[in-house]
Amino acid sequence: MSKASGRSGRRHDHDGCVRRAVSAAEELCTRRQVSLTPLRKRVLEIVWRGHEPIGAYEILAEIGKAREKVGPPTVYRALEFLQNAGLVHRVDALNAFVGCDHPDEGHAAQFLICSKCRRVTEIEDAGLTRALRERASALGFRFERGAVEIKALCDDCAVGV
Amino acid sequence: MSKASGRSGRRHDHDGCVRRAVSAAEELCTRRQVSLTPLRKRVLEIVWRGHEPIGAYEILAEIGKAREKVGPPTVYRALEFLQNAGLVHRVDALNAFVGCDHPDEGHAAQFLICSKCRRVTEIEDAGLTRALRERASALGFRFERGAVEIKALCDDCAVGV
DNA sequence: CATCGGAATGTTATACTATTACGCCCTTGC
DNA sequence: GCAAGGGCGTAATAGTATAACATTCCGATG
Repeated sequence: MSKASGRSGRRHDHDGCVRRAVSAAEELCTRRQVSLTPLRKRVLEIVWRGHEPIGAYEILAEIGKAREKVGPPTVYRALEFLQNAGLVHRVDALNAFVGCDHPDEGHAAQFLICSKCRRVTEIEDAGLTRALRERASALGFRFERGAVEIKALCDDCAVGV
Repeated sequence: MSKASGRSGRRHDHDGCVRRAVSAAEELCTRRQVSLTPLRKRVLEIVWRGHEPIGAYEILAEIGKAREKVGPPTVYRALEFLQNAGLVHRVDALNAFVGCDHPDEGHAAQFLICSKCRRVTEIEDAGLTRALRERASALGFRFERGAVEIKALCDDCAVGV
């Protein structure tokens, strides 16, 4: 299952993207008085560098290229920190992690995932967020820092079906 | 992570529940000319017996109690069949499986999952389904046999936060 | 200065989840 | 009979995640 990072046509300034995410993270961590250590920052960069969800062991390999090898717990701990800070989401359907644009409260990440080819698209839909929030709260759930994964068939995969 | 199957107060006729699910499955498989073998039926029963999502290896253990031991592939194959038939959903957030009430097309299972304690509640919300379907189709996704997982904090876990 | 304590990371081993690859048996249709 | 395919058994292994313990660093405190 290789990452088809060239799949989408849109090319954007990815370095800028990463830099922006990291400096926002630095600002946020300073404000909250938690420390964005070099390791954590490195993991955040790696997560942002590809625009697609990335597996923990891929991150591990990436770090291993430049540093002494580290073990899985090191990466998982960094990811846990980043998730708690709202800087990263875990995509359960892919066992993978992806950067979050809006580490601020009240945002719910929404992912559309093709059940067949695993392609992922992020949604940003206020109406949907509102609907989900209402429904959730009616059932005794609070939605801060929530995440939604929607599994469906993408058009490409639906062709011959 | 043990299954707190006694958590919810509501007691209902579970045997009846299982029986109904199985006979609906039989009917469906006959109609579609696929075979609900004894093993597959057994897995389906086990999935339905607890009302909560159950892990593949738990199913494995359950089968092992009554039969000669079988290996993981046996269980995963049965689960794959049941998923394709729409009789079972996989809950990615839990690496677990749960029976589906509506194996018919067009239904989208929706699960609310507490990010902290992993408690699960199934939602049935036509409006939400419609909103999701619209949004998905606008982005090139078809929603048949879809599933939605919503991760949020349940009230119990939100108390001290 | 000494040292205590906590946070972060390193290290080893292991648990848990899932799949690959191969072989057997049985049924169905020729 | 026997070829073909479906379903299952079995062994090995891949992929994902965590437990448990050791180490290092650094700031606070006496």
